[in-house]
Amino acid sequence: MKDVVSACPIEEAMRVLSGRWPTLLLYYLKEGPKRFSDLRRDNPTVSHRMLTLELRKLEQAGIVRRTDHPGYPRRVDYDLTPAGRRLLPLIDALGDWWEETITIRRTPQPLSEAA
Amino acid sequence: MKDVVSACPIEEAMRVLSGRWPTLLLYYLKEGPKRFSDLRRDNPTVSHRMLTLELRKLEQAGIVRRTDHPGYPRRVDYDLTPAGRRLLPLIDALGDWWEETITIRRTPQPLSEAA
DNA sequence: TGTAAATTACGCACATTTTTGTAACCGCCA
DNA sequence: TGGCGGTTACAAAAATGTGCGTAATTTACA
Repeated sequence: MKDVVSACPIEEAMRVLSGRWPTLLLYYLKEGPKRFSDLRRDNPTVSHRMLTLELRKLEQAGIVRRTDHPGYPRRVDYDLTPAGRRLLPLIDALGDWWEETITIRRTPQPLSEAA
Repeated sequence: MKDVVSACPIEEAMRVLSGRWPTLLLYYLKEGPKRFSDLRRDNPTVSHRMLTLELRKLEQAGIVRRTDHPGYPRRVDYDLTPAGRRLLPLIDALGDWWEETITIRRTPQPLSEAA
């Protein structure tokens, strides 16, 4: 991800949210604070490296907050910041939109204008 | 992009919208039908190849409609399907969300819960 | 009384995979 | 000849996975 400076907020937002993991992590963090290993269990196909990288990215973007509790067994948890929580409805809306378009694709019908 | 089958609509939607170009193309197509060369002019940094690939992807996803008008100077144009148009407000909302979080980051303030 | 193992959340180096760019070529038309 | 809208082969760059190492502390065990 090149550090291209852009004036376009959509482009900036997509730089953070693009890819397979960011929205999925947000989705799981919706349930409340989670530990690193919880998130790996939630999504078994993410590698530990990717998970740290993505979490750092989300942290830097102000979407996720990382808390490192000192002590044993080591314990770090991640939860959504207010900004992250404000993002949730948008992500859900995206899911709804997709389901809608899928349904339409499955239902033979002329593509009519609904301007 | 591996052809992973997923039950999650958010993941599916992001498979189409991830990356630098999809949302930008949607943004420019908002203005109405555009030709290939128009889109290249709108966004001078997209390569010829990427533009075709991304347009094909959006077409397959049912977001963009390609129309090849036969005749004199060749003319192909792309415009949003109804599904694509339904996506526009979500993309705008994403831009707004980003501007909001940026503003917050610029305004020193305690991270308070706004559950 | 040691000491080795297990746990958690990583970091690092290296390898592989995927994405993207470059440049050349094509058919169509004027 | 030149522009439009591509495609294809090849190369560069970026993303992602793999496996090993680490710190701190408790437990297991001999």
